[in-house]
Amino acid sequence: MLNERSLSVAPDCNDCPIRHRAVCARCESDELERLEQIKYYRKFEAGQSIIWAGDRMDFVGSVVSGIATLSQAMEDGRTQMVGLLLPSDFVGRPGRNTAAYDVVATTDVVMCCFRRSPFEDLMTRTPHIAQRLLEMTLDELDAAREWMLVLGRKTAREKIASLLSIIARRDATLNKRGAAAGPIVFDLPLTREAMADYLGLTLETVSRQISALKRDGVIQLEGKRHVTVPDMSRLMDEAGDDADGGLLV
Amino acid sequence: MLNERSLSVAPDCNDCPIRHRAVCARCESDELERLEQIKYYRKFEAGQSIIWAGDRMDFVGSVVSGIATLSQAMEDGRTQMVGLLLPSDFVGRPGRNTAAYDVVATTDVVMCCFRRSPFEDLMTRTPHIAQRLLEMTLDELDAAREWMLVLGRKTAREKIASLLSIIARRDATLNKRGAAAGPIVFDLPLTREAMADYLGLTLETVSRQISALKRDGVIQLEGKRHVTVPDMSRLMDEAGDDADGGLLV
DNA sequence: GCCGGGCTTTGACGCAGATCAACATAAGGC
DNA sequence: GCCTTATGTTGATCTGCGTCAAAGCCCGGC
Repeated sequence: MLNERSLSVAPDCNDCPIRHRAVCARCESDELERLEQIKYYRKFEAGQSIIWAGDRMDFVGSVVSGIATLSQAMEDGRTQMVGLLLPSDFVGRPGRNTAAYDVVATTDVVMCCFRRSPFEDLMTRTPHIAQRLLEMTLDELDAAREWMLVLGRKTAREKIASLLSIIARRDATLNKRGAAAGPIVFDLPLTREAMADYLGLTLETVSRQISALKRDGVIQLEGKRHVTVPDMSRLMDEAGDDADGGLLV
Repeated sequence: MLNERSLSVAPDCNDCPIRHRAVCARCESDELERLEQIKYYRKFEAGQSIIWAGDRMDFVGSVVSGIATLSQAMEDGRTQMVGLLLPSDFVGRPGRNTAAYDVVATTDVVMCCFRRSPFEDLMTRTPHIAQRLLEMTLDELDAAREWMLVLGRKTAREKIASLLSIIARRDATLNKRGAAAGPIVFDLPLTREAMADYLGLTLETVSRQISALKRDGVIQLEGKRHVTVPDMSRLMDEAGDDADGGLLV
């Protein structure tokens, strides 16, 4: 049986994150085979809508590369982002056939998809898939609740610092860099408007607060998107989090 | 095999909501039996803390009666509620041994608990339990995301109307009343301060907005807590939701 | 080169909701 | 009865962020 530690020895597992990261890290090889038979890839361009809320949704899948956002809108246009999909994140809900949120590709995106009903069949037959999905969903729930604190109780400056912390952290884990001491460097994958939608702010406020953090030396900016964080603990301080405690995104 | 429709014919299933509402509506009877063997009840008084964030957490369970809240706090005291636990709601996370949030009994509460490790063992052996928990967790995730829109983008008045809608709706389903036309009546289970913590407001603003909704005839108040909603669709209008669309709490 | 359209920054001003403060009401305890 | 404490209401004032507006930057097309 495979487990997360032994993945590197399963050579043909590397082209599809679904298998080893998202869904079935612990599946028997014949289960992997069945997953393999129903999977397919889809590509989306930056800015393209992947799913509209309310649409019929006949697949589930996970992000292979690129970044997508998950958001909901009120009739008058107010928009709140409710999730940020990075590589290995899962989209779709077994047992529901319409999408609850808009999913938009922020950069070029490749997704690994499974038609929903065969996937559901497979899930009922292979307990590990349901357990892995449960684990992932609980992580997402924790992340959502962390965001509720950000949205409900933090100031604009703290919100921006929180977002930067999270992006820095996720970027570090994606690139396999540990919690290296010293400056942290990354590119913002979102426009000011997308950040505003994530944080419940306006794009003007986002811009002003980023300028303020730059002026105060908390971050350095090169161009509009390239960020250097000279002192990560300073940034987390600005975010209002206890130093080690955890943003779980 | 039992299913949700056949529960009423399983006479000894009625004293523990875990079995038929929360965890294992579709379990074989011997699985029910094993759940039965590891379950126990705990009672809490109104105002009492059930769990502190960071505590060791050696059980999972579900609310049998009463109302509890799930919240997180910053060091400076700012508090955000991230969940409202009504009867049949599940608490605890298989696979994690410390609590992530404070859980507080708002009214007197009875919980049905299972020690964590035997519950986890049972879960790996009985796929339906993991699948049922996945379903419940996905519902909670939807509710959390719905709440992110409320926190991030709604005005104080809309926030209050949203909360009242949700309480009215959950109260109706708990009491098996359908979507009866005509006035809806319920008691607020939360103090003004708890509502403020739920909505990311101050208690003064909560009080003022409730007074405003009363002045404008959207609700009627008897005492501080007893609410009558003469026209539910008017209330949902005030909440800024499309009439049928869904607050999923 | 010039032009046009995203994206971003910055300024001026106004308002929704926070803050500070006083008072009202109701429930226990004695 | 009175006093205390928890809870809720209302008013006056302050402020952080939204709104409106103008201009800068950068890239891609022609």
